Amino acid sequence: MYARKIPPQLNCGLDLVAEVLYGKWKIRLLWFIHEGHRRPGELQRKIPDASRRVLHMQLKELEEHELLRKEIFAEVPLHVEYHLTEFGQTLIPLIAGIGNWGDAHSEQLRRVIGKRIPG
Amino acid sequence: MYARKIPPQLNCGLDLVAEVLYGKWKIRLLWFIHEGHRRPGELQRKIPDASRRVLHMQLKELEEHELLRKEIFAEVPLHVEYHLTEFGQTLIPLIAGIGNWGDAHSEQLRRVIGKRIPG
DNA sequence: TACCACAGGGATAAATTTTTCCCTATTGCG
DNA sequence: CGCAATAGGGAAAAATTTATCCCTGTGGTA
Repeated sequence: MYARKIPPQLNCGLDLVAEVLYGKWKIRLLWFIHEGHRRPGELQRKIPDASRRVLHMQLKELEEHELLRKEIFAEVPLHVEYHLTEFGQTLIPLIAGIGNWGDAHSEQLRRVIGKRIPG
Repeated sequence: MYARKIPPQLNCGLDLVAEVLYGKWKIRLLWFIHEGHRRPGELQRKIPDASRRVLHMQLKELEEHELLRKEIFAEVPLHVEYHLTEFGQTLIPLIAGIGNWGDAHSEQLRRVIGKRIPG
């Protein structure tokens, strides 16, 4: 990975959450896994804008942070499944809340985002 | 600012939220402003780890995204206040939820974060 | 005048994250 | 064998974000 030069500050709950969720695709990964898309290849197809590499890295971090559990099926063909841990599950209502907020305000959000990204 | 080379994807609610909240200090800024710390200098003192510059930039983006409203007091001495807009207020319960989750699981979070940041 | 606090921008460097490209390894199939 | 799909890592480049440094400008105060 990349060895941080500036240590993160972990003062409050928000800092701690940021430390485990602040990655471009992490919340989407958790959400799609919660929806039942458990295999890496499947997740790559769900999130085609992300590079394959970074999805692997973020899945690994989520696993190290014990939000996901990795299960390796040494069958033929080999495959891998990620599942939410009990800890990870507790995050789902929050992610659902965020997604719902975004959906509920999508018109307004698209408008204000559009102010900065013309075209 | 920085002109993006890769346009953001705005497919679902989560993408839209990311577009307005994905900045290292944005959630903290919204939270501290909600707590009544409305002036830029005050926010800088609350978040000493952030550079003065980036706080200004993120405040400006939050304002452009209509989550904050900026009020300039042309008094002596000059001062500025940021307030949550009505739209911004609707985000507060979500932020509170995230912070509470972090606080509630802070022991576990510190442990799993510590796995990656020894010392 | 010199210095303080306030708010904030430009230019550039540094840090960090994400992408791109290419490699490993297993097993099945033609 | 050659090639498919599976999962995943190393190295380096590119993109993006954040930090650092120095500047503007106002008005109060010593």
